[in-house]
Amino acid sequence: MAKTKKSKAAKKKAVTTKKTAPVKKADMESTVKKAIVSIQPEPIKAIVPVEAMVKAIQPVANADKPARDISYDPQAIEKKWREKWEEDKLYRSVIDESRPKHYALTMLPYTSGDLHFGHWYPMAPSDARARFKRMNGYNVLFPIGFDAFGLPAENAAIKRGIHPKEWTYKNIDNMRRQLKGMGTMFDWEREAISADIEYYKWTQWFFIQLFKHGLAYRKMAAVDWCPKDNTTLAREQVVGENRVCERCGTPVIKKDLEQWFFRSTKYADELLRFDGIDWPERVKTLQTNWIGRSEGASVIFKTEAGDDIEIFTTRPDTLWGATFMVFSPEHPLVDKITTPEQKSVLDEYKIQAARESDIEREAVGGEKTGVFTGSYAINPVNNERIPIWIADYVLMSYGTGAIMAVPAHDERDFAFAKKYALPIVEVIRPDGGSEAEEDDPSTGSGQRMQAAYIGPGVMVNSDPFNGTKVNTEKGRKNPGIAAVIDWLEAQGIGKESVNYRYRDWLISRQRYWGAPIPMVYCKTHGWNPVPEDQLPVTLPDDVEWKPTGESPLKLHPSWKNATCPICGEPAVRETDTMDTFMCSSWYHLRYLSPDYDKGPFDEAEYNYWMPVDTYTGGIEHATMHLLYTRFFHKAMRDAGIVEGNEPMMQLRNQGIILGEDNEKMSKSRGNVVAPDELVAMYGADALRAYLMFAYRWQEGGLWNSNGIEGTFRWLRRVWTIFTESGDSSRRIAIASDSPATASDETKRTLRRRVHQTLRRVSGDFEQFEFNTIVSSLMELLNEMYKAREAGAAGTPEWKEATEIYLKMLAPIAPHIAEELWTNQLGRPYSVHQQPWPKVDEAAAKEDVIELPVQINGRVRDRITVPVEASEEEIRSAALASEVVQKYLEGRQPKKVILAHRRLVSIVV
RNA sequence: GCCGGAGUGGCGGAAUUGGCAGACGCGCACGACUCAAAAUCGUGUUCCCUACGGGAAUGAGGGUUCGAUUCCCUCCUUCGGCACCA
Repeated sequence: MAKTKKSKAAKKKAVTTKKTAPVKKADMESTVKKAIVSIQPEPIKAIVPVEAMVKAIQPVANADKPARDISYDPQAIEKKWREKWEEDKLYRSVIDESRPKHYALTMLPYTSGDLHFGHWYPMAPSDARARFKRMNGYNVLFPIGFDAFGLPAENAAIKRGIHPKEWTYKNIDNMRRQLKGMGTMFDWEREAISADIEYYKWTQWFFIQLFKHGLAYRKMAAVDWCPKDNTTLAREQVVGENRVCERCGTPVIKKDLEQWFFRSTKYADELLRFDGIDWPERVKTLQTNWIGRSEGASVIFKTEAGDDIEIFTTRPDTLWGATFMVFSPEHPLVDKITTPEQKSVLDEYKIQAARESDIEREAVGGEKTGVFTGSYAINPVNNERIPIWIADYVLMSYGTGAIMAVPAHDERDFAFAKKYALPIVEVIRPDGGSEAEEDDPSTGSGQRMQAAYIGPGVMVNSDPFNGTKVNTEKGRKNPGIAAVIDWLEAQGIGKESVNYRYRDWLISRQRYWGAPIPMVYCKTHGWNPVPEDQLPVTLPDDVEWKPTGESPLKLHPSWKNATCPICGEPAVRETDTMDTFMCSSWYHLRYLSPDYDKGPFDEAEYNYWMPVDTYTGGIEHATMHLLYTRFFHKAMRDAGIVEGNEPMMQLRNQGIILGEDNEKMSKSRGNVVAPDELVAMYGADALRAYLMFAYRWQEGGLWNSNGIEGTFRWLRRVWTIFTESGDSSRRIAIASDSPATASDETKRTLRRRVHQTLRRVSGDFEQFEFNTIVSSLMELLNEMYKAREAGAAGTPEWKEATEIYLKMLAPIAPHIAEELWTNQLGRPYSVHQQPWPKVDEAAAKEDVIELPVQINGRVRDRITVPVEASEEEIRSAALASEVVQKYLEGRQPKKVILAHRRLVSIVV
């Protein structure tokens, strides 16, 4: 596709260069394209002077008709109005008990340097919707800030040799300017930056609250380590089947380290419930799968020496079929139970398993390997003596690190048993299966089984449960499993149990650019939090922040020296910093009162604004930020700091805008389109409208720079109809005393279209259907051109149409709407403070309805009847139609169906 | 393998949730204006045929229905997530 376009453009270019045209559009286009698509490490600069490009695409006022002022110059009006709005504090949000509040939140940007479509695409429609809500009488809070700590800032700073702080704050200045250029209604007085001392002081304070409530703890564990970024990562930040670092794509390795964790798993069950919140099913599913709840039972097996071996199983109904046990190579009992003659084989296997990365393990193609320990366990349900093996398909990180193996009814155990010739005992027989069928490979038992059977059936070889029916339900919903669990509990050898894939949140980072963890270690008193009145623990500027593999703060000569808050003796600070996702777990609270210094937020502001009513942002955060912030809120609720069970009531995710090459936009791929260039050419209004119009917002898609011409033309046509309304110039748009030449029918139709559009647009804003909002407004404009042609200009209906039109346009294209409202219509400033118009249902109603008439499922004719026509009248009108009579050929119709007064269907 | 999105003209997409498939826009073609170009305005634009008429078509095939892009079944493609989870 790209190829074809290129060659077309090249052809065009060849043609135009032959002639000596003063303005060569093809030339200009290709130059611009080059400018915005090429690989540019620095913020992209225009190759062609911006003014020249803008002039080139502006319609030049025709010298013959000086009265016609049709030059829509977005650059001029956009800048003018933004300055005016800022000066007037038009978007300042303050508590107002007399109005309902609406907290609209869009995910805060990371301070990566440039605002790109990844920012515009969610923000522009979110801004439009926030404006819509405001016009609908809500006191809207729509704040913005910056996620300023973290690895990317530090890595970029290292690459450029400047301090992360300097790099970050420079980027913030640039991004703030760009954000303002979008024409958003952000309340800049509520801006919050996570790297500000006043901000991270409270991030640290929250850490201490978590610690005090037993939700922050330090433990030695095998953790994920990114060898490129030189830091540990949370489980959520290791992605993909190759288990790579979420930030840099490097495969992670396991390291045994003592780290700080948040006890997020305590909330696993509550995080699975989404009661009372309106979140997309997709996000709920992702989070549910991530938490990975499994119901089953824990059962205590014993070694022959009498040690307990706890295992977890989702299939306690198959306990009688456990013919061996498998331990993870790292299981603590392994050394103890290994017999002397097996020791050397086992040690070798363990070393090999430890050396192999997860990828290499998988590369074997699922082939299972293992080694016999030489020891045996006793199966508590039937006292069978069964061998204990170790194998790396059993993970220490899930369950107890030991499993009972039931080869007859588990595929992995089956493969393992076949490979090492271990016994296979059938304990679930398929419905209808019998002894006689035992030779049938699919239902037979013993070594004749060809595959594990995992379907429903009847328990066999399982005294005292023989004959018990088992289905495929999980947990207690399965009667067979429920019966076995009850029995296990009565026998005292097991109990109902639940396991999760979800892990506690590892928050230590061995990096400089983050909020220091406010903990101090004393030889006598261990780890204690820095007293709250001594916060913040300030991040020092004079640190060798370049990577060494050690935490940079550790290398500072004096920073880590502290005193123990208990005894006052010398102690050392924690030198790790916090995961930046901790900073972003509470930013929506800092927006409430960014300058407040008596706490993380002002309670009065909290009580008025929280919870967040509408949250918009990317789905890529489903199992990271969106899960962290829910955990954080619930933990702080239990600490008595916040209220309610959920922080964000409604969530909507936009899709991703990919580069023209179907790849995610990134500088390294060279497929980044810079919004600044398009703003310079078409204005922020056209770009906002284009981003709303071009895609289903939830889906996203491939970027296409050409399409913006369409929304730009639309806005220019809007401009034209408001500024050029015939002989009597601009007054005609609002005048009601001009001679109205339009027929009643024209005026009636105009009003109908206006109110129908208003109804549609209002509903679509609520539903986040942004593309049809713009298309409806385009359609209405086309109708207005027709109405003007028919002499509607100057009528009261025209006046109403123009006013409603600009109000509907205001959230989408705020600048042009303001200019036309205030300066062309001469209506009171500002259009953004106008109430949203009300639908006049009577006006929106149709006088007549046109119904298609189907004969045997095919549309053959259309009839027009008055809206108030009875069903009987519609039927006879349909049958009276000449076309219908022709098709009937004198026969009587079998059936005449009138569907919702929308269609007549005749069956012959 | 499991879970979840999505498949509609050359392209982005619409279709009041079972009722006229292709709104709106891009692109393209032709026309008007122009010495000419750009811009603008107008007309046309799913495909096929023997063309003022008729037929086919919403990833493929089947089903329910007077009627299916929409509901059900079986596949296919594609995107995302999880994955030796016991």
